[in-house]
Amino acid sequence: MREYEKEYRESWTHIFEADPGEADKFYVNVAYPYPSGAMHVGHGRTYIVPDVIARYYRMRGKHVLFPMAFHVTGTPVIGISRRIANGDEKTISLYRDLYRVPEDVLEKFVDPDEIVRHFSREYERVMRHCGLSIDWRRRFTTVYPQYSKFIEWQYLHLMEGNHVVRGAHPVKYCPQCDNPVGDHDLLEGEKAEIVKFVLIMFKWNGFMIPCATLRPETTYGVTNLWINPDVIYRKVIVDGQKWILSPEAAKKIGLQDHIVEELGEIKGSELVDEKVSHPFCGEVPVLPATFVDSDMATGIVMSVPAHAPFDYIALRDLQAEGEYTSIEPVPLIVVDGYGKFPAKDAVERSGVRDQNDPGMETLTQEVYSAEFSSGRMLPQYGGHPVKIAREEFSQIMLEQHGSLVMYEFDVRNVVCRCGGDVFVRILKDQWFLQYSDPVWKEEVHEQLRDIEIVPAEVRAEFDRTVDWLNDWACTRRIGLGTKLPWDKNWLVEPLSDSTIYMAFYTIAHKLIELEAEKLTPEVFDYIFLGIGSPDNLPLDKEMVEDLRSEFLYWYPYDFRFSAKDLISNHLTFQLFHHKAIFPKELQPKGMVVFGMGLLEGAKMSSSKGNVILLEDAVEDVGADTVRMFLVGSAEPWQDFDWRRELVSSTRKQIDRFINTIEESSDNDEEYPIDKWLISRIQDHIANATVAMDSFQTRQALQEAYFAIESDLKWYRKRLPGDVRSSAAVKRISNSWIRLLAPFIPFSAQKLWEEAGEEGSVAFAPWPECDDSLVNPSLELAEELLSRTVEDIDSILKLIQIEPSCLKLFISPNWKLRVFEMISQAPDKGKVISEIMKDEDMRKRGKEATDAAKQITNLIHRLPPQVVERIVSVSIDENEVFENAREFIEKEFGLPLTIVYADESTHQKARQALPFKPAIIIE
RNA sequence: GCGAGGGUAGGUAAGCCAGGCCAAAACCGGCGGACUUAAGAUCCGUUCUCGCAGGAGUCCAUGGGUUCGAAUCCCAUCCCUCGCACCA
Repeated sequence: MREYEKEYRESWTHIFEADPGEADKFYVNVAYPYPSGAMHVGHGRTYIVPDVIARYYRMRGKHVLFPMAFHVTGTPVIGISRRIANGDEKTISLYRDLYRVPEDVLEKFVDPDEIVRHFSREYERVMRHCGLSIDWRRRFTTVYPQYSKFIEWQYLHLMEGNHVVRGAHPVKYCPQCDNPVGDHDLLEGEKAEIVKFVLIMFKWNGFMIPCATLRPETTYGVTNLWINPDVIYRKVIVDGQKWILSPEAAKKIGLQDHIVEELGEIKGSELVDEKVSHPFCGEVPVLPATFVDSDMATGIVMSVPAHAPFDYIALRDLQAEGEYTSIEPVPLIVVDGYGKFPAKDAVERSGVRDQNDPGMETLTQEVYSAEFSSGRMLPQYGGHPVKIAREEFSQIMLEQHGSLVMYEFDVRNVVCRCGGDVFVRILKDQWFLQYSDPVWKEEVHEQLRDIEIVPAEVRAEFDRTVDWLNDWACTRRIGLGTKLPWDKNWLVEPLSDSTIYMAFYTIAHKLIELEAEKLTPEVFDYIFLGIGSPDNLPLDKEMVEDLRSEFLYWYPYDFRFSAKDLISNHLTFQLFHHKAIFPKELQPKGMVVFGMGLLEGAKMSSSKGNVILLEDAVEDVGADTVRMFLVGSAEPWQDFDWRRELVSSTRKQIDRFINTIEESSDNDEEYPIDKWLISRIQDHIANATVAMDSFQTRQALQEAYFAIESDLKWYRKRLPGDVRSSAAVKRISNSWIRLLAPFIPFSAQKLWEEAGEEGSVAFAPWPECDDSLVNPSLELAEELLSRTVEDIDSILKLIQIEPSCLKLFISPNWKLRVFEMISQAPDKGKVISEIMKDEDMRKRGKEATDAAKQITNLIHRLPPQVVERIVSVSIDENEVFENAREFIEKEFGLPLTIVYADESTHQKARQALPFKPAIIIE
């Protein structure tokens, strides 16, 4: 941390507060943080990149709005506070040791509000340390009553537009907590997915025996059922119908919107050898099998030995003992690479021995996916591909054969943090945002076409996400949040309440001063949509008009920034919501998507402790260093890697910049090479500007810092003796400081003041390229000189004689004409014969054709801009070297002779080409 | 598995869309040197191989192909990152 950083951040408390004005606006915003822990450097980049952009546009003369708020709705902090209250060591250590929360504050964390209050304060403090140019007056959290009013207004409109519908929804649910649980609440089975089974109903003795399957299309091939003889099954009444289920299944079905009454018990073994029936397969026996898990689905399984390896092997084992030998697999599906009975082939090929072999799972997967992707039903079963038949059969079973749906996890052992088992439960009356609506989707697709997306490659991902999104359950029973206005039993789900808050920011500082009760839907209708009249609202007319005009000044936003992991939810959601609420002219204009962060090559993760806290980094190397590293080591959309070594070298680079500027301050010597330096700077300004316009912060820094530094290196080489600085350096300093101001605002401000400039460099104009200072012939001359110096260098390195003199042979004029002809020829293949049509050339004979070949080669090696310049700008090579005579002689410690090649008879002289003099060292 | 993106010299990374500017920018690291009592900082040189003349050879995940010419275009394979939902 540098002293002046502390000083400036105090004086920046209010200067970035933004109000509407005459100038054009530029509105950037970023996905607000959920403040449940300390920020690490990965978070830092998320906010620093938009800050650099905000600062850039401010210098471009825009009124820039860069607001910040805190997302606190949802359940995570509730879970955290509960865990802290319960004395959970892992959580306490995370907060005490990694986030370094003081003991007395930590004690208060049993109240979830305290957690967000503490960390949102910390966030603001650290963000200020980083020099973020945020208008903090607009800060709010998502539980402010005024914000809730805004959410209510939004949802009333969504309801009105038929974007919210009601339905049933399967969720992960913990009976012990009596609540739905998210993945982060799980102790085990974090990746568990809810799978939808179809229950095939077999009749037995007045009971239904439901078998759960993912493959209803195989029902024709059922040869028997499997039951675990050791399990005591339940006789139950489900929705008035008698069923047999495993005890676990009875409980599960009860959670899935069915009424289950106990009737009695029946041991699995009692059902063995009983006959059951289904219209698709007729009467089949129930057989015993140990692989049947009573905790999987219904605990009774239908057997399709032709297509299921488990079934095949279990049947084979029984038949090996001479039992049930009359049962034969019934094939239904043909699939490439397998014979009549795919399950049989797979088992025999793999060599698994019995049904308890661990290889059975993968074998099952193999057969299932082969049949699903390329299998086809036999003609007597419809002949459709399995992909299609599965849907058809499922439909028929559910509609005509009494089948029901049962949800189950794809893995065993899903356990809640409380220690209780988690089940699938159907939540009724759940509200959904109908993202599945094809009309809405199409509108979003259309809108997406007008949005600038950076980088362009992620556009495809957005379009995919729009297509892929299904209805989103947008209400919750628990957590912090806003009550659904028409159904107060529900809270708006946390991602669903954060979709158009960028509009709220535009007037947040004014709204949070008002009484929430006065923010009726009519008030918001007028402010945001211009609907209705400003008269007769709960607020003064002038106030409402003022809010409306400020909103319209800022909106729509210009760019929203976020990490790429939010594409598949938040960033796409907000497009849907903007489309549903706002008119065409207020739709988002652009989005910038970030890459992720690594730490010394490994993934950054708070829970693994593999993080550098942002505050520590700032304290350690200074805010400017952190900023410059985070935006300069990779482009925003690339992953960045925080490496200590690189970070500390960044600090040195800033030091070097400061030194250069400071040592130029009292210098007013002038030199011939000055014009070159000043000319070059124009180019870097132009390039840096282009890079910034396309959010390439890394490229911009390459131009604004490293390219200038490398020019300075050459410039200094061209200054006499030990001179390091000059009036020209002082002159470019002013631009250079401003070029770097968005990146390293603290150091830039310090240098700005030292240079005697008034006010804040943050509001100084961004440098502009002055074309009148660009001097192409001088740049070309220096290019020629430096290339020649390089050539001389490499020759000196190779030769072993002690050099005593240096001769340069200047290419004759006719070769330059050849150069011009070749460089402008549309067809390089024919150019030589074209050249030889020239009288003057023809008389030179072989010398001319040789030169043409060499020149063609040379042109290929030179950068096109240089070739273009050589042709368009004429420089006198003799004069260039004559002017640099002193420099060259000093550089190599050799006397220099300059000769026109055509005046020499030296063998080498003939090698002289335009822009490549022949060199002799003797 | 599915969807999206990516693999370039010791590391980060530019170049790829619009094929010859490419042995391939820039930064970091390594090595050598200058300065210094020393270290750091700074500066100079060097960092694929070969070469006593500015050059040549091999190279851009792997294997094929297109082309006079491929890091760049096409196909296949392998590997990595992100997302796959009710969670911020």
